[in-house]
Amino acid sequence: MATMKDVARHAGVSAATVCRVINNNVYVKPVTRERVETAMREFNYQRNVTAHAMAKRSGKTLGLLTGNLDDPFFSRMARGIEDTTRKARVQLVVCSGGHRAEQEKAGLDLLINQGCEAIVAHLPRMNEEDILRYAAHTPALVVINRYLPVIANRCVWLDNVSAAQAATNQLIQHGHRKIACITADIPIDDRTHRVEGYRKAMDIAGIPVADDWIISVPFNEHGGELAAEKLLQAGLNFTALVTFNDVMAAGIMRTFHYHQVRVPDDISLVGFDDIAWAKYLHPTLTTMHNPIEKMARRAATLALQLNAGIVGLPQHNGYCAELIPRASVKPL
Amino acid sequence: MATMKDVARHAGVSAATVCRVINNNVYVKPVTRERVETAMREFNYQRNVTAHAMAKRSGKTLGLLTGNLDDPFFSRMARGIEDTTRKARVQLVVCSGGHRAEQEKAGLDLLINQGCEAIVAHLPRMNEEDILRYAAHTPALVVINRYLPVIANRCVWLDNVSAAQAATNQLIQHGHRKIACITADIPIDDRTHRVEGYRKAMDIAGIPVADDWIISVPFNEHGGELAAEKLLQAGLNFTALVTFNDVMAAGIMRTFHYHQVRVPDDISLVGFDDIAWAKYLHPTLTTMHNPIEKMARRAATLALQLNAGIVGLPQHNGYCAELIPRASVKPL
DNA sequence: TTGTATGCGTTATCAC
DNA sequence: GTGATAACGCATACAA
Repeated sequence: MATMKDVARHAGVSAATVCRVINNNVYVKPVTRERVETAMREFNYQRNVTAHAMAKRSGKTLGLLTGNLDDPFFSRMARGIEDTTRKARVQLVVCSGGHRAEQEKAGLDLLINQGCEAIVAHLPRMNEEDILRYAAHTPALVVINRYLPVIANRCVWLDNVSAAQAATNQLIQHGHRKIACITADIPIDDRTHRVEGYRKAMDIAGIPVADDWIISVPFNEHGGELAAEKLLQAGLNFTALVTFNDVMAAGIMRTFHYHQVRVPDDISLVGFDDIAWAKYLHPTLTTMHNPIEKMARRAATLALQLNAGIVGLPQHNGYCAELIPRASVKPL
Repeated sequence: MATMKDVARHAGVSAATVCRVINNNVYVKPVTRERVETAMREFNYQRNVTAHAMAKRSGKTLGLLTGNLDDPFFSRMARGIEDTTRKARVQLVVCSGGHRAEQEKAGLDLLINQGCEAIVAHLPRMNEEDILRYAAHTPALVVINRYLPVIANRCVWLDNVSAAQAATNQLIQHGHRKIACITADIPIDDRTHRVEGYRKAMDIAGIPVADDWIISVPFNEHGGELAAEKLLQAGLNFTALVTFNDVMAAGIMRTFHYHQVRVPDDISLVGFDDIAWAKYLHPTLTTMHNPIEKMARRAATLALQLNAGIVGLPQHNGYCAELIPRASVKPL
């Protein structure tokens, strides 16, 4: 790889001049500029990113701490981020937190240590105190999918309460009253808020919620299957379910189908996220559209701006989910 | 961030000694080592990765050029890579090629220019000549999902011919003869080889294949829907279909379902890839399991080894797909 | 308008 | 065993 020195020597100028040509803002005589540019082309000069980062004490990279790349929800998130970074021509460094506090910490440490200044992090498990410490230390850290009042302007989040409330209302409006809430089994804000939304909707409709109406399972396909088994064993005293996400709903549907429980004839179902294949399930899944790709783009842009020192007005980065009615809900 | 100098001053030694302590191979008196280590802890010293890469003229990063992060197949691939890099504690840099030659080039250039030496690239569209040029210039470039004889030891690929043949045979063995092949509409090796496997199986079974038995569409959900529409318009003269991938099969099933064509009663279907949700479709999809996650891990490991100068014996990195029988195929 | 000198944080090569 | 010192490739204040 040719360096600035090579180019400089060949063009009969100093390295400083080559530098000026590259960052074409400073005064440099058109003739010399031409000479340097020719030399650069001849050598196929590419500026060494490492050295550049070294001298500027800052590199052009965005770190993404995701949950798990092999999950339709996080895939869409990653795509949104990658889209933004590719267009901005900044390097995207990825690592995953695996929904475990320790791994989230290790991942964040890795990103920071590797020189990522702009970071978009999905941190469902890390405690608030730790996040704030990281945030204080890393000014261009943006938290996605979680709301922390102290650093609200660096969060991009979904209004989970309203979303879960809307999902539940959809069932209530179709005449359902015995509605169970199938949710996650780990203590994350998403869970808390969505259960809250569910309770709120039920409360307003005057439907009392017994403790065993809330069922906690892992938020993946298998968790859904587990929940369905539990419900079946308990006699299936419900006519409808709101679920934590679509993947879980798919698991539920699979087990129900296996046991000849028909959706939506025997039981209605509302999912969450609107992942790509929600409409390929049978029946197609009524769900809450989660605008995660848009949120991801916003988060990435925000992180990049923060890192560039662009402060701007404190924006509101809260997003709303939207109900997508499909075929998994039926009037009672 | 504290530097080596800070630590050195505080410990009353030179930076060189601190360096020796960090790369704890050289002789250094236990007492001084202790002093340095204490100072490091006090300052919470972290070695600057950029400077390290600069001095060593090589960084610990692996670049991944993927197709499209928001696709179940590539998600699984990304997961395999990320898993390997996280365990090896190397940075993972991602960018996507979007199945366009130009974007693949731009992505690869970006990765190389950003200092990635070890690279795993999915390059379905780039012409062979260009790939070989890149390969010559980047000794730790590994090509995934494509076989190039000249650099076979740096390729990790699937035996697409046998896989498509097995898929087709599954249908033939169930008595089908009028079998269409729904494939991709872009000139990539996967397409060529899978069509070849289809033809081979048909040939051996003595079934002539008319040109219009091979239908080319985009290899996504929409392409599947398009193919189904085409088939329906032509009168659906087939009893079975082999498809290019599961996502496409899902699209086909959706359109068929909409038009009251029953799978597998009216028509049988075999997918390809065995993506996570193949078993959540209705009916569950019979498909070829593509061990892409394992292949991704192999590719990442290989790239890292090549970069570390580990040559090893030339290994055979060809993988085979395996038939997963589910409910979308029925005897004629 | 251009060149010189210095620094960024490490590592490596010498001396001592 | 340990400490100067010179790279690595680029950016930049200061001279000229």
